[in-house]
Amino acid sequence: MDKVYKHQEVEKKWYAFWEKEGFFTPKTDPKKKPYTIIMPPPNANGYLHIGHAAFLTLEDIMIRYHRMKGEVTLWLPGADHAGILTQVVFERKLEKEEHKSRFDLGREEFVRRSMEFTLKNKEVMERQMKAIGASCDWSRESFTLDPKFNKPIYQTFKNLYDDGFLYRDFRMINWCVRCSTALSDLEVVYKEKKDPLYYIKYGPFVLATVRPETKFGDTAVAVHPQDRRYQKYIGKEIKAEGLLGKFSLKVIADQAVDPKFGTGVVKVTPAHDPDDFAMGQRHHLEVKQVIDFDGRLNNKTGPYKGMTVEAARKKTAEDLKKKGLIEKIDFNYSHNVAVCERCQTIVEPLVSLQWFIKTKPLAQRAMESVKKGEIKFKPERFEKNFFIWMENIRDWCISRQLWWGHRIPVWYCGKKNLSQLQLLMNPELTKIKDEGCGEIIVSAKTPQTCPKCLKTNLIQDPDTLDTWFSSGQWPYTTLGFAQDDGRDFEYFYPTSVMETGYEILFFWVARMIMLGLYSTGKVPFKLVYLHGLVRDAFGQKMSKSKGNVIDPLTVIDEYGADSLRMSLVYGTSVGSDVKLSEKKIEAMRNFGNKIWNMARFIKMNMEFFEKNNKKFNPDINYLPKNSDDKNLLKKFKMLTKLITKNMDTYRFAPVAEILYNFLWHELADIYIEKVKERLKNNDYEALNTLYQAYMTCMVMLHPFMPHITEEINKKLTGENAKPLIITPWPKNER
RNA sequence: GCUCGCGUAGCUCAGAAGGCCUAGAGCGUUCGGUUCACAUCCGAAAGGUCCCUGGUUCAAAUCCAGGCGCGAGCACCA
Repeated sequence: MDKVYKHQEVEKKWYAFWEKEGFFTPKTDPKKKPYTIIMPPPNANGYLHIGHAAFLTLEDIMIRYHRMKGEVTLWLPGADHAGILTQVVFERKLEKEEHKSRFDLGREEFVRRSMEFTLKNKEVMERQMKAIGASCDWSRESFTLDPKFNKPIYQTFKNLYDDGFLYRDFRMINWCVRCSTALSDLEVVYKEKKDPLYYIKYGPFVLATVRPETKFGDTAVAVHPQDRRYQKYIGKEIKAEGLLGKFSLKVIADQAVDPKFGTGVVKVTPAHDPDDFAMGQRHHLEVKQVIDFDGRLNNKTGPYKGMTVEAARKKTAEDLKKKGLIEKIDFNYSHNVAVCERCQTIVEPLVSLQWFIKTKPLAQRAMESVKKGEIKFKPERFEKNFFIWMENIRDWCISRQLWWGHRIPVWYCGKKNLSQLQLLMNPELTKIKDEGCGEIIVSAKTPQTCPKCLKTNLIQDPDTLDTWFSSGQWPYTTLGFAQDDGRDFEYFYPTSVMETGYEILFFWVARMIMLGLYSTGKVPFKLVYLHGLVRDAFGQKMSKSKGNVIDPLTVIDEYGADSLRMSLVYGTSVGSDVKLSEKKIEAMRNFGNKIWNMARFIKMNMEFFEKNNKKFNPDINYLPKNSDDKNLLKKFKMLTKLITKNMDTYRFAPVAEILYNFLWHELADIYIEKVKERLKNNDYEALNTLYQAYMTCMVMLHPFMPHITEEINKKLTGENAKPLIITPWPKNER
C-alpha cells in the first residue's frame, strides 16, 4: 500500500468503475420495494457551489445506504433551465460581452443562445457531481426543458383549465421593469428604504405619500369609516388643485385605511398599488393607468410623459412645492419596498392580463395529505410553516413575459385576445393584421384550426410558464408520467424522499405536493428532508462579493471528495445551517489519512502473519476468548446497532461522529496499541478481531466516504473483493 | 406585526425522547514526544455560573413560564 493516500487517482478510478459496472442503474424487481430520490435539479446557469455539494452528499448517503440494504435504489439526476434566473444571468452576460439586449437578438436567436449556454453549464455540473461521488443513475438524467416533458406539462395546464383551476384575468401583478415580466408573490422580496414622505394638500385634506408621481392615477380619496375627523366628507366629492389643474374626486370609507398613519387620509390609485387596487375593486373605482410597462409615465400625465418613475417623483414633488401644495416633508420616513428577487430592481405594481392558478382547492388537498401523515417533514417544525403558508395561499400567477421557458399552451384565433402587454413585449406580433374571432384554445397539442371559425390564423400565447410550474411536476414527469413509457412511474412513484433546502419549501415543495396530488392522485414523496444553508466559518452567507466562497472543485482537488463530504455532514444537525471552514475539511482529510494508515497497519500484520503461518482467513463469526477482544466486539456490536438506527432515521451526523470516534480514539488509540505485542506473536484472535471491527466500520463508512473505503476494501480483501458499493449493510444481530 | 429557530470551552458546533454529563468533538492555545502504521501523527494540559430569572421533578444543558440577545420565514406600511 502507498504510504500516502492519493485521492486524485483513487477517486476518479472508483467512480469510473462504479459507473461502468452499472451499479447506479437499478434493476427493477416487482417483488422488491424501491427506494427513490429525485434529485432537486440544480439551476444550469452557472456551476455547482458548496451548497450543491452538501445536498449531493446527503442524498448520496441515503442512496448508498439503501442500495447496500439491498433495495432497488434509484437516484435520478437532472438540471433545471431555471426560467427567470437564467434569463437574467444570460442577459447580463449578453450585455457585458456583446452590448446587446434580448430584443437585439430576437426571440428565436435568444432562446437558441440561452440553450447553448445552459447546456454547456449542465455539462460542467455533471462533471462536478461525478467528482463529488454522486452515485446517481445517469441513464435517467433529465433536463426540465427537454421537449419530451412538454406533453405532460401542457396536459397538466389543460387539465387545470378544464377543471376550472386556471383562469386568465386582469389583476394587479408584480412587474419587474428590468426583466420586463410579471413575478409571482414569492419572487418579490422586500427591502427597507428611506424615502421622503410628502404631505400634500388635497382640496380640504392634507395626505401623506411617498409616490407623488402616481397622483395622476388617483380615482378616489379614502378615510377610515370611523374616523371622526372626516365623517362629513364620506360619500361626497371634493375639489382639489393639482399639477394638471383642478379636479374632483369621491371620498370613500374603507377599513384598510389606518387612521394613525400620516393624516389618516389616503389617495387611492387602483392602477399602481396593490392595496388601492383591492380598495378599487370593493368600491368599483376606475383603474387609471399612468405608468406604463417600461416604467415611464404615459400620456395621461401631461408634461411628465416619458419620465421614469424616479425622475417623475422628483419633478412632481418640486412642482407641487412651487405651487404651494406641499405642507411638509418627512425625510426620516423608512418603509419596505418590493424588489425583484433576481435582479433587485424595484417592483412596479401594475394591472395586466395574466394566467392564474386557483390554488385554494389544491392547497386544501395538500394539507389533508400532510395531516393524514402521507407526507412527513424532517425536521418536523417545517410542517407548521407549511400549513401556515398553505392556509394563507393566494392565487398563483404563472405567466411570465419571458422568452426562456415553456411556452404557454394557449392559442388565440387572431390577435384580438392578445393583451396590450403581449403586443408590447413581442413587436413581431403587432405586424399581424388578422383580428380573428378571438377564440381562446387551451390544448396540450398544437391546434391547426380554430374550432369556432375554422380559420388557421392561430397565434400561440407569447408568454412562458413560471419555471416552478414545470419543476413542480418534476417527480412524476421525470419518471415518464403521461409519456410513451410510463414503467418507471408505475414502479418508482411515489418517491421515497425529497431532500432539498428549506428556503424553497414554498417555491417548490408545496407546489410539487399540490400538482403531484392533482395530476397523479398520489403524493409525490413520503418524506421531505430539509437541509440548511452552508455558511462560512463565521456564519456568513457565502458570496462572491464577500470573497468567502468555498469552491467544491478546488476543495476536492486539494483534499479529496471524501474529506469534503465528511465535513459537510460531521457536527451538523438536520435543518440547521452548516458552517464550513477549510480547517474542518482539513480535519476530515486527516481522518482519511488515519484510516488509511490503520489499513496499512492491518495489511502489514496480515502479511507478517502469513509469512510465519498459513493464510490469514478472516472469520466474521469467530468468537475470541481474550477479554480485550470480547469487550471490543461487544462495544462494537452496540455501536453497529446505534449506527443503523440513526441511518434509518436520517440522522447522519451522529453516525459520522460515532465512526470517527470509534475508529480513531478507540480502535486506533487504545485497541491497536494494546494488541501490538500479541500481533507480533501471530495471535489470530487479535488480528481477526481488529480486522472485523475495522472492516465493518469501512462498510458503514462507505456511504460517507465512498472512495477511500472502496480502495481500502480492495487493498485488504484482494483483487476479487466484492465492491463496498454493493456490500450488504452489516446485520445487527450476530 | 405573526411564526419559527438559536443562545453550551477563545472560535465552529454536537449533546432527539430528563438520570450513563464528574458536560463532549474539531480547530486554536500550552507542554512533552521522531528507528517500532500514521508529524495529515502520538501523549498530556489549560480552558465552561451549559444567556438570565422563576417553576415542575428524587434528579434539568435537556421539560414549562417569563425576560434579554441574535438569526430566519411570512405578512406588509400608503
